[in-house]
Amino acid sequence: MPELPEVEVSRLGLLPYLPGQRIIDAVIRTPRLRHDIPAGLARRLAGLRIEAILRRGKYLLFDCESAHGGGWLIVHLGMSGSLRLVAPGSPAQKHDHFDLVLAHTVLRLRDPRRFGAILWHDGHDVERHPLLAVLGIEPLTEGFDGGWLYTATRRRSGPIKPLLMDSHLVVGIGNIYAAESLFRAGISPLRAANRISRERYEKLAPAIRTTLEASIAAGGSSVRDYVHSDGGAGCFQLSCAVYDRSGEPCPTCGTPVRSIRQAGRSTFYCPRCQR
DNA sequence: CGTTACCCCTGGAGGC
DNA sequence: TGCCTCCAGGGGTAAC
Repeated sequence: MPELPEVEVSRLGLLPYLPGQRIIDAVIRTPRLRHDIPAGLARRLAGLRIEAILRRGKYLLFDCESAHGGGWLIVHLGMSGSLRLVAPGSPAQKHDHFDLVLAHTVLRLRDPRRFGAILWHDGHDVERHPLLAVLGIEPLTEGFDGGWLYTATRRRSGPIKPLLMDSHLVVGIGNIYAAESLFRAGISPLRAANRISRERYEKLAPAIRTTLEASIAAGGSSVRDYVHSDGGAGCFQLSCAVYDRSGEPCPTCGTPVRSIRQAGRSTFYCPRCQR
């Protein structure tokens, strides 16, 4: 489920409720997710207060502070994770792995496939956490543009689509938005990254930005007292042009959308519009 | 160093 | 109804 827009929508949904709240406790029902939940995390969290919620790539970062020093609770939703705010004492259901118990509410992580993660980083400089330190550029920041992409791909001879999904280069672009962005830019997912002109990267960067921002805008309106954008309705409120539309007509030219596999993931594209 | 394969895990869909 | 296979929005790690 979550790519950058869904994580950002989760963050925006939590912002009105969590900052300022005191952490009472944490409940760990499943110690082993993508990474082991740090031992002693509940004791470390108790008494801290959530000051802010940030996002880096697909990681949610909860700034937890006290007079005696604090740290960061780091949450990744993996493929199937979601966060909800539930009433204190609300019974946990299947796949509810982690609770952050606050004074007036409980932040609950549900993740059937357990590819998500709950991490902790002591101190203020969360960017130095090993999993965050290696992340690439944020696609919604000013520095991300066609020139940046062009420069960053000069030694990359592999196809552009798996590269767009590489968080060490640029964060937040998952399988859906990689396909949709390339469609919007008219670039074939198979094209070698270092054989795409600067001019075409000048189209791709805004295509990525627009695709992500439109999705955030569409998801942000539907969330209120709980945070979850599951919905199941394919690509959320926005319909996808090519993703998961194998054989259907391209919305631009009518050519059947083609489906292939790249680096173990399915790719959808229009063989006529995308070169 | 760049690129790919594999693996972690559960659940839903579709074939038989 | 059951059983099988395949597929799924991520990403760390090992191997080439």
